[in-house]
Amino acid sequence: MDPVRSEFIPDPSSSREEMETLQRTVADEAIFADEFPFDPATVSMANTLTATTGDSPIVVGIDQAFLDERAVGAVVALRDGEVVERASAAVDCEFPYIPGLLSFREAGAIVAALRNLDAEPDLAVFDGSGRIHYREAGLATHLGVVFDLPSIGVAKSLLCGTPQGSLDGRSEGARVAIDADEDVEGVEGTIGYALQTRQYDSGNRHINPVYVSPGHRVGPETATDLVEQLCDGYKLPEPTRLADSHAATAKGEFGEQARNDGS
DNA sequence: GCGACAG
DNA sequence: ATCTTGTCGC
Repeated sequence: MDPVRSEFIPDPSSSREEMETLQRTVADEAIFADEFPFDPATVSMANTLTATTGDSPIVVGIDQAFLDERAVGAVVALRDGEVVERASAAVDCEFPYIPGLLSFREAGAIVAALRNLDAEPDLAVFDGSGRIHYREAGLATHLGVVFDLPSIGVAKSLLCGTPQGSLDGRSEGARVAIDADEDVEGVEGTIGYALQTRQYDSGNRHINPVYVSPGHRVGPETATDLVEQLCDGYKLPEPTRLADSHAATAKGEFGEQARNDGS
């Protein structure tokens, strides 16, 4: 697939001021409410070949891996829990990791990988934040707008915002609203949810929740519902887990390729 | 100056 | 994210 708003593709060579301005522009373009054509109830990991009437939405999981000075973007497309396509791409790293500016480091490889994808996704699940961001323009939001694709951000830790309740030891399925705080520019109210996707039945140790936030064209509640539906016994949703492992194998292949070219 | 900080 | 063995607890 190709970008719809290529003028918004993060440019690693721009100034920090320009980067932040672009993020505010992207946030203005983003829609943090349900505005997509498919029925969210039809998104699942159950590939019940019989129960499904018509076409289920295609969900893509997107993740990254790094190799020396290169970033590897990986995409795995799923329909009813079945992998229908995988794509990847490696590009040179042109920008360091800076909290709040992750898109400028990772977007290049992700855009390249998505360009290599033949399938036409209905929903994208990113590894990182969406609206839970200083300028409401985390990776999931930024790329969701660039491709005008409904998207969701799933992060393993919280960038900003304040949980409206205790997060530790919650039982499976529990969700705690994350509200905007002074770190989030010009916003108030719920910008995402901490979702307990998995929990030990009992014992001393507990599992941390994941932080779900709207990327583009999805509201916080639906985004959380969708992530829950995409989980299958593990802390992270399947699209993310599959993209993660695909990124690892792709990294190995690109590394091997580089090794051959150099000797 | 100190603390916080997606991947 | 990445460098890494064993190990404690589900």
